[in-house]
Amino acid sequence: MQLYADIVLPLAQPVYTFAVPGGTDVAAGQAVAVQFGARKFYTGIVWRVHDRRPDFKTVKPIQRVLYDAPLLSAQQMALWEWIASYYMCSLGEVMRVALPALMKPSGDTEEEFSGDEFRPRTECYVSLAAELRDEGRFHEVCEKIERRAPKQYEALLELAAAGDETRIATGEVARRLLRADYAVLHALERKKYIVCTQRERSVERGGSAFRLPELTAHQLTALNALREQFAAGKTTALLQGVTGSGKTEIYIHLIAEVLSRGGDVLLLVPEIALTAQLIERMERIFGSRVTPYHSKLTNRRRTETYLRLNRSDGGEFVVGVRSSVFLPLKHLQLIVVDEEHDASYKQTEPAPRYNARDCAVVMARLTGGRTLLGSATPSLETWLNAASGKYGRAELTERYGDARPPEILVSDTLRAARRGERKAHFNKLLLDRIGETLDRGGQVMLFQNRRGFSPYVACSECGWTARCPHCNVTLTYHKGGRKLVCHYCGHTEDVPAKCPSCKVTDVLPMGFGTEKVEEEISRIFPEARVARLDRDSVTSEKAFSAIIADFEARRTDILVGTQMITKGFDFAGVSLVGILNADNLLNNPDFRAAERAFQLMMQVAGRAGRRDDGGEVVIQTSEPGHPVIRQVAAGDFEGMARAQLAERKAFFYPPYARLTSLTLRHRDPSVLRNGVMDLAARLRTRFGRRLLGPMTPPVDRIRGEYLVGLLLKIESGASSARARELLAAELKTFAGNPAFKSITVVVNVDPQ
DNA sequence: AGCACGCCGACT
DNA sequence: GTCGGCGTGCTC
Repeated sequence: MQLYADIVLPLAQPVYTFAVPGGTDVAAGQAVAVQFGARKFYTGIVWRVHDRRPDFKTVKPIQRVLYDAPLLSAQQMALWEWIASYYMCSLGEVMRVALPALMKPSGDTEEEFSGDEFRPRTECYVSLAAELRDEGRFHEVCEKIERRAPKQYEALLELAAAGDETRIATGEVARRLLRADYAVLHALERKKYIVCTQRERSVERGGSAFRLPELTAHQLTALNALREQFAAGKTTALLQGVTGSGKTEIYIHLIAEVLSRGGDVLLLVPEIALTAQLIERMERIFGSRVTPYHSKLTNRRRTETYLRLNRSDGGEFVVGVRSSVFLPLKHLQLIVVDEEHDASYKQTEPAPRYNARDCAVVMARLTGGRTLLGSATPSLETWLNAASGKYGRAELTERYGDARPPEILVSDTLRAARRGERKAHFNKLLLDRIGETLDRGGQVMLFQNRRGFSPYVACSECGWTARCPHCNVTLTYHKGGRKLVCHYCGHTEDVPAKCPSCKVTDVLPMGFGTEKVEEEISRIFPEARVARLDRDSVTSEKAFSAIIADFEARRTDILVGTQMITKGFDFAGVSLVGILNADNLLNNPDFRAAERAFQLMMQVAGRAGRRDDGGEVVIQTSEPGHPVIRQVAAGDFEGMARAQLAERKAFFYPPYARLTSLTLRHRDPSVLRNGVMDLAARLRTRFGRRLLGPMTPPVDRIRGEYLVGLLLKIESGASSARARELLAAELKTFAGNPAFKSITVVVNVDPQ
């Protein structure tokens, strides 16, 4: 009987049906090579094999099967399907993020495809010829070549010794373990004294004994609570612990338990900056058992990791960023999501716009495993789930050891300015504290949120500001090179010598970012060694490590930085942290602004005095009475959570509603307007007041295209599956309308 | 995502 | 008169 296979291709397209050639065995989850279109070869994933003949004329055959085993398990396929349906994207788009690039060869010809295919690295192994295993014969040969070919003689002795020592059954030794070079070994091979074989480079992980940290009484209580709740059937639990309370030690114990019974563990971390430190920490405990997975790995390494895990029989421990939820862990029993509130778990561009934290919860349910969500400042979604009993929970309220929580001082910027106690962007209180800290030999971190407060240039005479010609934003001023850069499209231009509008005066840099802070603080404290950590100063992984290493080794006194400095670094010497402008955190026009501001400030504050007893935090703000400022000063997470939840409930925002944002894009503003009015009207007949908009986004033009938004709010009790169904149907109708066909619609489910 | 097909501006 | 711009539609 002729069989057909529905195949997922790495495109924003539905599955396509290919014919299975007779004699070819294909199963769901397998990777295959197919020809798609007139001249294009792609890697596809077999989704379903069936015998229903499709009703189009040409059904192309599968070219061949790739890899010896399926790349996806049934659970992984179920996860892909969940993501495609929940985030409203194609399986092909999931495929693009889920599989490392090298695993998906493509090309214009079959040769090009083959050339693109992953080939495992091989290594040369050498062993003594069978004949020389006989001791007598071995000595005979040695004597024969000792004089005439001393190098070969040495190599032969070394090989015999190494083979013996490593006790490899065949006496095989990797070439890199010998000092002999290729020429010598070739000669020996020609004389048939040794045998050389090419073998796949082994990337087997180690499996040494774990060295588990001792737990405090508080940690033990939390660990036992989690164990009990997991055992009682809770699939997901929240571990809420203030900075420095030792959540990691609890992770370690849970991870060790799973590994020692042969299960797999996935530890998700927000992004690369944090990964390095945590991987090191885990390697100190679990040795070479740890498998890292992040974007800084080479493509080859990622592919090797995927394929190795795919063959593994359990006991794997992966530490990785969001895309690690797609790794083939066949015995997945535990997923730990560290800093679960972190926005970087959500991918916003391109599709699939998935949240790895939520995917982790789904994946653990699919494999019968457990998910542990850890954070000092959980997202309100998670916190409510734990408070309502849907998730299990455990808490750590005390800092590890004798470390006291930092003392938080709120400094009123307006009052300081009125009294003349403000120099540059610093209030006297902060400057005094910096001076004292430096005198004591302590280190200082200064946090300046660059986002939403970028430096720009303006004319002091007429108020003209430099704007991007393609995007509706002001250009950002970069002092290095005196350039103006658009952060949306990358457009770059020189700072004009005279104001282009009134042609009278110079344009002046306005606003301030980390660069400016660095400059000012160096001027005020000329003795201090100042460094800066932000996207501009971190040009490479190396530059990043160097800045961190210098600060860690106290070769720097003051570190100025953006969000980057807040991410989990553990610097012993930091006793003072300054938040230069809390206002721009509080005043974001976003329903999550207060939650975000609290999380960020707590995280920054947590950098102070992690090991020293008691650090200090100075928050500069013009609204010292703002509820969030008070909650931060009091370290009152629950107060913030309750206040914010009350507001969210009143205005129907998450976690009391699920949001889906729609962004429409077109170069012609009138076409766009007509389109969005049409779509909004249609959606309103379905969703009524649950649809908000059309609304103009903060940046309403990018790369020459105009943007407009719609927002769908579905209350938590309602069926979100039904809502997605209705939405998908309306979007299909809309896309089929010839008047609006050229409008791009971006759907973002659970936007951050 | 590619790529081919198809209808309007500046060139040999 | 063509070469080529990118708008539109299709790929099993």
